[in-house]
Amino acid sequence: MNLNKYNQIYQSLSSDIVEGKYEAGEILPSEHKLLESFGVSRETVRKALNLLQENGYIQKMKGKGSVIIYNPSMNLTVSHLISFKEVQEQQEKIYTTKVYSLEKIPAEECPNVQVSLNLSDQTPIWQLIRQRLYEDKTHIIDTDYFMYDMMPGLTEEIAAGSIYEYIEERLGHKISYSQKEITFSPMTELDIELFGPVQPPYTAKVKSVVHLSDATPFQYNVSKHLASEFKFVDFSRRFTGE
Amino acid sequence: MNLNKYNQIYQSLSSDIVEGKYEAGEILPSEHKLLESFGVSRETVRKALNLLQENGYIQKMKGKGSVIIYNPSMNLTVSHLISFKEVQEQQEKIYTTKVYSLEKIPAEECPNVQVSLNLSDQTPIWQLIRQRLYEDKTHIIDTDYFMYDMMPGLTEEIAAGSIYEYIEERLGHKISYSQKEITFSPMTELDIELFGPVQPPYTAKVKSVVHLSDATPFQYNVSKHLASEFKFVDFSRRFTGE
DNA sequence: CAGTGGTCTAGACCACCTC
DNA sequence: AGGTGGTCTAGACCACTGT
Repeated sequence: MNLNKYNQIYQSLSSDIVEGKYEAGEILPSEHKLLESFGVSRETVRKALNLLQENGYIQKMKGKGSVIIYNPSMNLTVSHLISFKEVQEQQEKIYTTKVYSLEKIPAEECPNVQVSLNLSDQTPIWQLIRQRLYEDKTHIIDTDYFMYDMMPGLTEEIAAGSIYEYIEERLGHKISYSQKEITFSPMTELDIELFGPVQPPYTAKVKSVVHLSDATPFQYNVSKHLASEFKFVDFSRRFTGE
Repeated sequence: MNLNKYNQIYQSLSSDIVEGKYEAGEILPSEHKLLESFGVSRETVRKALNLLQENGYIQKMKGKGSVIIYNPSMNLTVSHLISFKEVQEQQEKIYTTKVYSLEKIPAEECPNVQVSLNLSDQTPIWQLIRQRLYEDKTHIIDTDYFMYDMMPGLTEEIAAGSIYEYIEERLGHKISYSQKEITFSPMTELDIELFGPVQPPYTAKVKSVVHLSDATPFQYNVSKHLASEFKFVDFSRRFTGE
């Protein structure tokens, strides 16, 4: 997959950087050298370099070149949309996923969800509650809502694995973008039941609405973390233009 | 400023969207129509459209067109690097800034800062602590560290206004990117002194290292918010490529 | 001055969607 | 078939950086 050239160049250069072939502070070969070695036009190299810059690998400087700014110590959760399973693989921490409940309910029971996913009262939706455990202790509680009609074949077994994998590979949908919201909120009774008695009785709550590439909102997710353990890392640029 | 064409087109289209000339769900004119009406080449229009997509205004769809996905209700703090003053202007909430302290100290007194800004022991740095007040109540405590040599003329008056404005307009530096980290932590004694006794005694701590466009780290900032009031909004895409 | 990245163009071919 | 966006090219001119 991803057969286009600039993506291949991006992959190639980003893995070189991650593997340490270039170190922070070094200058990447110039665009001219890169277009020669990859045998492509300049704009194609530039697309790859722009991706590297947007994702925090390099900083381009007019007249000088592209400096590597990637630092292995910076967590690579660059505020991108990745599934829990992917985060886990990056961090090499092994969590267990336990399905607490999977139910089919009418949309009207969750007004927030109904509004965000733009559904009528009686539209059936899945409500899925999962615990993420590390050494038998719950660290994250994930509550998801999906349109039932979009995935009538959902089972507890699938939910225990990667839902994203199921949606993208089995159902062939493309996940595209999301809006997240991070807040700090007091634990509910269910939170206390699943997390156990911890201090402070607060969670870091990450609410997100995930959209497919045709812009339909299809997932409403609430991910609650133990507040004391939560950390969100983000790489951002001042102006996307210029 | 920003004299290039694709930025002008981006500005033009994004303000049209924000002002409601196009509503969520509508389709933007096709690239062909846009290149005619703006009198530019296709790649130039496409650069503007890519900016709109990256910033969460539109979703492009092959074969169909560019759908407006911008929703005025979604907070426009799209995880970009903007100064406190800019956030304030967007939100139309009027905070007062009060300088609590401005001191020149050697870097070794703050090991975290020293490492992040890459300084030797004796390098002098500014330590600036500011309160952001709304109706006489402190809502945010900003602690900043800057290299002293980069801005020897810093005064409390300047610090009470916009430091970014000072750096960009007066000193002519370009602020480029930052790495943020959001955590929730118990209040320190200083926090309690400035925030007063609030429940829960926790803050949302946003730590960031800000870099100039030549990749030098120049600011270390810790922004503490009352946890119960904190909300971070983020727009993100799954793959930056494709 | 030569080398770097930034912008812009005109044209080509492709894949996708709708009619 | 005709319209849409996605990729790619070859070449041009500019602004910035170093020597």
